[in-house]
Amino acid sequence: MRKLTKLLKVLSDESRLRVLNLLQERECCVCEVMQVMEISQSKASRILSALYDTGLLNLRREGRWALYSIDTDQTKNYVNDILTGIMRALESSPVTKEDLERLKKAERIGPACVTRGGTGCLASKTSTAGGTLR
Amino acid sequence: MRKLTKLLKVLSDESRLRVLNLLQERECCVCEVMQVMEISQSKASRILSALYDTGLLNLRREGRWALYSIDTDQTKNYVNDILTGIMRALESSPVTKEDLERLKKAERIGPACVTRGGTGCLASKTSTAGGTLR
DNA sequence: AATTCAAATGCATATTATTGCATATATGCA
DNA sequence: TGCATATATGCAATAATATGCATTTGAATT
Repeated sequence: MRKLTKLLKVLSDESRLRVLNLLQERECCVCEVMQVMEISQSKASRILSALYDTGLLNLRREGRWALYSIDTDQTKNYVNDILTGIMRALESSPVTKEDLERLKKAERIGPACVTRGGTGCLASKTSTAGGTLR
Repeated sequence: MRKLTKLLKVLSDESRLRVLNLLQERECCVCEVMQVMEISQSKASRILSALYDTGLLNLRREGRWALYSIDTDQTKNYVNDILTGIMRALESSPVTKEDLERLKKAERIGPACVTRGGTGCLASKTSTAGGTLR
């Protein structure tokens, strides 16, 4: 019961569902999520951690990069039921479609740079981490 | 998207899921929910209101009683998917089984009396509403 | 109209969640 | 070993949520 309510709580947030939708498309690292959703590094990291903690995601390390993906072979049937419903609901959502478009342009360029419309580097001069978005 | 996250948030709470499970069995009034779950009148009322607000429940008035039931003909398919997963998860939960047992003994006796083990009346002397449980 | 009673709600408080900022951790490379 | 870099996290401020108590609402009965 506790696991179920925890799962539902994690899933009851727009940002986290948007990330889940991204991962439905393909494996992502933290900085790609930052770019697509235009959020801070710490926020992106926490969203992925939260999803990971419920057992929804796999984590694969590749050098410095942490690559998260959806754990498709869920042993729990009920989790698949819930995810199916969520994904069905997201199909009719414009935001998630736009996210997938932005995902095509996202690159593994680290957290310091966030491409907006594909152009600029918005890194602060004094700090490399802890962005200033949202 | 907003409707979806709101739905998931409402469902991400143990008490509310337990009530949903009760309603899966049969239509209930506020005071029956109080009895089964041993919670205050205001809490029971608010749980039912929250579920009702997301469109999960029907409300039927019968005299003074407010009878809530699950709205089975959900137009949204995704809601059914999610509910299916939740109910499947609840099957393995001892609490919900116990709730159903207590539901058999629950009566429409108003909010002032809460039968615990089928015996006592715990109404405060000065107040008829706003119980003192939990 | 006044009373009774089931349910709903305003308010205050307590608990929990979110998030930016700064820093820590950990990995690869020179 | 030391530096650069991608991610994680402690802390603090803010926001959201939950809940008890007291009161209100609204329907039924007298």
